[in-house]
Amino acid sequence: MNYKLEIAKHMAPLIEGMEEAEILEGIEYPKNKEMGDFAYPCFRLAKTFRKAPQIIASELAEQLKGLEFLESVEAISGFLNFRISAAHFAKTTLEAVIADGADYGKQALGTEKPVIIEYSSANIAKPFHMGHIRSTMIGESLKRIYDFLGYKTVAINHLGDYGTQFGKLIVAYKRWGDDEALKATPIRELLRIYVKFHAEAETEPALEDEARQWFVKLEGGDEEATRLWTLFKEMSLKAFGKTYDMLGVSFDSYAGESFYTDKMPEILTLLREKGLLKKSEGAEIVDLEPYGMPPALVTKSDGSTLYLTRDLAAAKYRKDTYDFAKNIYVVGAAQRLHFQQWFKVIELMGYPWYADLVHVDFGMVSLESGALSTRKGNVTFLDDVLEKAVEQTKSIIEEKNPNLNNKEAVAKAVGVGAVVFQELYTSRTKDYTFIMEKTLSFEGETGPYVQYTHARACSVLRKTDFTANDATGVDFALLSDEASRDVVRTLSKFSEAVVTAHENYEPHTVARYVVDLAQKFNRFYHDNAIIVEDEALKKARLALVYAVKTVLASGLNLVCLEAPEQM
RNA sequence: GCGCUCUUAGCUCAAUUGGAUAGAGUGUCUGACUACGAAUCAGAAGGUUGGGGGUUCGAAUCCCUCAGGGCGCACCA
Repeated sequence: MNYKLEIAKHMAPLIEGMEEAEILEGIEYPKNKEMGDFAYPCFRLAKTFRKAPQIIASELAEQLKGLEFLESVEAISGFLNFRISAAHFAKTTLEAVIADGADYGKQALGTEKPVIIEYSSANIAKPFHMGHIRSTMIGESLKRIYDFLGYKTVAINHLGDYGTQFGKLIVAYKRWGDDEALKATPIRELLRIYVKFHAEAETEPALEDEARQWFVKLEGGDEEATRLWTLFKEMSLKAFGKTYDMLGVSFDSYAGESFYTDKMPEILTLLREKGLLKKSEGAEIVDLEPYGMPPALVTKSDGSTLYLTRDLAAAKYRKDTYDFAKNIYVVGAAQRLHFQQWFKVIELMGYPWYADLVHVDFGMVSLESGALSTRKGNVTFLDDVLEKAVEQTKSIIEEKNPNLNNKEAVAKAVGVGAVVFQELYTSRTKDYTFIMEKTLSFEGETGPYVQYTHARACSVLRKTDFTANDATGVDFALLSDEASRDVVRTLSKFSEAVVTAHENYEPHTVARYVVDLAQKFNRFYHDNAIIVEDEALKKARLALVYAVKTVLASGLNLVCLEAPEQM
């Protein structure tokens, strides 16, 4: 039962000139649980009632008394505090979770049109480092969250498989490439020559020109250039695939920058027809000065296109192909201006769907040794971090649970989970510093903590052979102790946490939620013996454990973590 | 220089989007395994929410200002 809605329903007739929806909006969770389960601040009513909030609260409390689902309703310093009857709360919440199982909390908010989520957008020939995992995981989690809420999603990996950098790679490969190394460790070898290119170009600037020429050749369909580019791309995709599998990430489309090369002339024609293009210093721009932004550069003076041009073409193509309701770009905050610029260009082109383009930005990741830089070699590779985390998990398993079956799979789920969870646990807009020791610590607010809680709940259920079918004739009044109430209250908030996450494009709302639920449950677990003589009590508590296990698994899945039953 | 953004406990972060006594984890100290899993739990200590001003019933949250960090500002992506 949605208690907020129930409360709003009963309050609406008592407040003149206020719709149920508006009241609903105002209902919140008290900061302190001693204040009750729900609260309504009456300060905003003072004007219409022309009375002091404290008096309004007391009068409303008097009128709302006696609702069957309420244990009490009190007026405290201008707040209206509702306390739900423990048995009622437990019954409606647990029954819903147990009946719905993995579907608990799902909603049908989605529209007919799909939501496109572009994320990860790996650069060919460059290995993933810790700076790349954020887009990947935020995007994957958003995809799962949107799916959960009934949206149709299209996950796109907008590969960075085009541009001058490939000219650089070709030059570097022709000069310093080692075919043996390329076969053995393709990405590392490509990185080596890429780094070498930049080092050499410091003293030999002519290399840059050579690279640009090779890119022009590539755009012109030159055979050798195309052959090398294809080779680099294939090797890279193979390596990325392994990492994505590790992370549990998948895409519906890998249409990257190169995919849009032949779609560029169309967008340029459109821009010209609308009279938006201007020549400036040999390049073609869209003047954005009236909007307080630097000009958007659409073609270079040598006639070739840019990142921004490809983004315009891609957006147009996607609108024509998918007719999206929303197109979400999970890309770092460093590119904020870039997105503002080309969103504005789309608007100027007269497309109303400019309003459906969303840049979901996130803060920079740096290392203790400074900014991450592939070129400068100051990097921590994602694969190395994942490997270390899995190793660490293995040794913990050897120590604590050496008889565990399928250790390998569990170590992967937990180790990778620790890394992924850390990415999604803080709000995305803040910069952060990656610290290896912190990532490898599995205590406290971590993925493994939640997974452990889940595994422990599974363990109790296994020992008692409790399944959803056993949850009949439960006496929910037996769950009125404070710890049980806390668990029930938290369970009831699950759907809201997911909805908030999708509204704000913030997976961390869900990550925080699962930790919160795990904490409440661990408290309950500690305070109450579950497998007890008293059959009724045992059944009630097992129903609670079952519900927690179910929601933890769902929540973990939404933040891209597996939920092993043993670990 | 201009624009965007961030600053909360020693450290890493929350705070229901303007609500009640600002909460967690970690670290430090103390306690709980012959127990349904101690990757756990309980307790203590830790705060002028970067400084100052304003808006109002109420500000970590909105506005102004100053300081400090990060990012961006035409042929890279």
